[in-house]
Amino acid sequence: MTRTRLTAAERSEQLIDAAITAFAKGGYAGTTTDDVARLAGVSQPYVIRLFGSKHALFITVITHVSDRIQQVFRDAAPVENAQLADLADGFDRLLAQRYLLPVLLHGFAAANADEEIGRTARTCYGDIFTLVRDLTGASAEEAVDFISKGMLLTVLASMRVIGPDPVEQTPWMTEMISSFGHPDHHAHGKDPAQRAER
Amino acid sequence: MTRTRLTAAERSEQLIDAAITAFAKGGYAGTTTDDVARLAGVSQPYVIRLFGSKHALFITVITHVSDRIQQVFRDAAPVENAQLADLADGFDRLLAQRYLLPVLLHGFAAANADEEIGRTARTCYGDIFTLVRDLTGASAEEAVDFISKGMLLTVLASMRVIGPDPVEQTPWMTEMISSFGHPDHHAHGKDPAQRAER
DNA sequence: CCTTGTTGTTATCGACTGATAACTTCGAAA
DNA sequence: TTTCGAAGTTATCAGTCGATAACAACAAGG
Repeated sequence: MTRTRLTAAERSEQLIDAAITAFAKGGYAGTTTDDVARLAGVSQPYVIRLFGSKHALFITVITHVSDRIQQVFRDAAPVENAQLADLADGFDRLLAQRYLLPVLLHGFAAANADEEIGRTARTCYGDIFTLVRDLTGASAEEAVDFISKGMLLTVLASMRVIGPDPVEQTPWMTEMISSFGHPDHHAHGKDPAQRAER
Repeated sequence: MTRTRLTAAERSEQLIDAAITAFAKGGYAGTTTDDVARLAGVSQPYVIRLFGSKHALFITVITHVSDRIQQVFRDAAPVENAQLADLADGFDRLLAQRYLLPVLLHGFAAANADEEIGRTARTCYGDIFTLVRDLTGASAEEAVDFISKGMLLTVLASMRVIGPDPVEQTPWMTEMISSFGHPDHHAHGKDPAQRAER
């Protein structure tokens, strides 16, 4: 019997992973608790029992995703007073995880509809911004520029312009992608080097 | 009698405005056709009859919003070969319209769930990016930087960090907001040579 | 006045969904 | 082996939603 019982903590963890996948696709309103349950191989009422409600599950997922993103940035800044360029490598790792950034985007978008989701989303966003500043000692302007680029990447990932299994590229996509990774030094002309992904 | 009959075209236009408001809050899945109908003061089945389906209405709304955004940018660029700084004023006008940018964000987020919505969202995004380049003659890097900032503003607007009726400001919000509006001219700043390069 | 096309409504349905309740099964300790 | 708390399921419901169908009301031309 491969089917073993897990503790509530283990099952919750597994359900959160399933929920990240599900919510990344459908968002809060567009995902059913049964979607999550099926992904994890349990029954739908059990999801409700472990998290109380779909709403509480979503809040948990958003917070969890934010924590994982912050951890990626910490790992990407090995030394004190790291540079923003070091953190930029973290984005590659975030994009490699197909569902992390899209689920966060859904959290931002859903902030409109629900006050508690809104508070959670704002807190997560502030935490990430603050972490970037603390890790690098970058100025507010530089950090905002960094976060802006991250936001663009997040949207592009949600639209599958970049990331695993992307759509067929159109001219503006290749142009936009190729001009990434040149944050400041566009002094030395155009350099169509293969900087598409790591 | 304030209640007058409208032509199908007029009613559709009015319904699109209502749908922008409704979809901006709930997104595609989180908004009912009855929400839209009530906002416009008509019955729910009539919405379906005019647009065919909720899905078709959403596609129409996204496209319409993209057109309006492009028009704002065109109006903000009075002369040929305008500068990006000119277009930046357009963002203020976009933010003043409480629902335009959030509804577009919902379109991007929903691109994951539906193939046709995805295609529409990508097309709209490419059109806006291309328009910015055409209006200003900016390099790809500059345009990407501009669009990135716009994406950040869109998310901040969705979370009501900026825009009409914002939430109570926390330190990271004020810091982030105050460091906007310095897109290029940080040459006369404190440490122009201390910039990290990739 | 009456006919006719368009605008708009009411009635209704089938499918879906989150949540509750009650029941069952496992596994480890006693 | 028996016990018992935790893990997990089936059954079910009350509310919701998009869509269809049938009907009604209005306005304008003949």
